[in-house]
Amino acid sequence: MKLSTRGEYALRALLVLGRDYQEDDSVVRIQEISDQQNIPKRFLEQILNDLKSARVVESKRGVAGGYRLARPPEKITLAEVIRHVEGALAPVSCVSERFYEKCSCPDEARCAIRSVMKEARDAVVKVVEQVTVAEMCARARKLEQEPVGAADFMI
Amino acid sequence: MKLSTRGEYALRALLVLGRDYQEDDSVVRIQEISDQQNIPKRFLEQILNDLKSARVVESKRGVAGGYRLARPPEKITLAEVIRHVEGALAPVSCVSERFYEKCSCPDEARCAIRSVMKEARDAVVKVVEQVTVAEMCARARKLEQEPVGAADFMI
DNA sequence: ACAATCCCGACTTCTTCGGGCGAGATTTTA
DNA sequence: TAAAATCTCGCCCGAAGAAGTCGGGATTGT
Repeated sequence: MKLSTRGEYALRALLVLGRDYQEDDSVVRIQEISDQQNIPKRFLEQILNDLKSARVVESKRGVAGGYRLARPPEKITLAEVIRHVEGALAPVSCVSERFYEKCSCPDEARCAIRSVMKEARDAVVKVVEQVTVAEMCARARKLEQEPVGAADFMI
Repeated sequence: MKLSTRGEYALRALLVLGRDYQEDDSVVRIQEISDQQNIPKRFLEQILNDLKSARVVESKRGVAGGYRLARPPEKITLAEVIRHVEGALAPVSCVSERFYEKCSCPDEARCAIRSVMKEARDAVVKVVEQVTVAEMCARARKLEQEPVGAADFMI
């Protein structure tokens, strides 16, 4: 039930890009992201490239190059991102909408485990499909303003 | 965000044991479970042993030996089982209650990703903590009674 | 031209997953 | 008491994936 490091890094990178997002085509250097979020640069490169193929970010090459969101942050959901870098959100693939695979149980339509897992899937999908990069950035801003201890109460 | 084969097998085995559960100490042979659920016997052995150490099942040795639930099926939640065989339910360990690990982000209390992941965690925990083995068996019985196609509407 | 930056694929290293195997302990039954 | 069925325990294994690393190439601004 876990997010890989890769997935976490992807979200962290998008948090940075979301914060710096502007309508003009200003970009953020990969080094900058790597520094801010403490992510191995070479690894981050791969991840951003991957996000590029999903049209979540876009890049500019050359000396003043870097990355930026390919769309406004309100238009990028965490579900989309996680699905692309991690695959299915469902705990078992036989309840996944876009990564469906038949499982080995004798009768899928009457599998009780499947019915529970479907609920679990829906629960998590509901969360990550609702939250956009913009929302995540808003939370970050809010959390930064608060005094240190206070944050724990609202999580 | 996925359950391993191991975890799925564990649930499937408990489904069988739950269905056959009686107050007296009747047991189910491992071979029986393996056949019903189509799980490699040797592998299932490991898994049941593991569940035994969690006091979810208990065993009887010898010629009329086998496994049974260590408690009534209403007293075993899926959360407990999954936590034992898979580890944390949380998508990142920094939001896990019982498998907490510090993550690499600079300020955990103010991490926006963390706050989202916490919501996701709570959502899935709510599901699997509510559902017991008994409930799962009840669903199985219900699904078995229904006509084939109908099941999909209620999932 | 040159330096900074992204681009891309191959490679490595480590761990985990999904099992298999053999030998031993325990219990029932003939 | 011997045999047979069953669980017990630990070691081993191959394949796959995770988390990076690396080298070199392509672009672009100055």
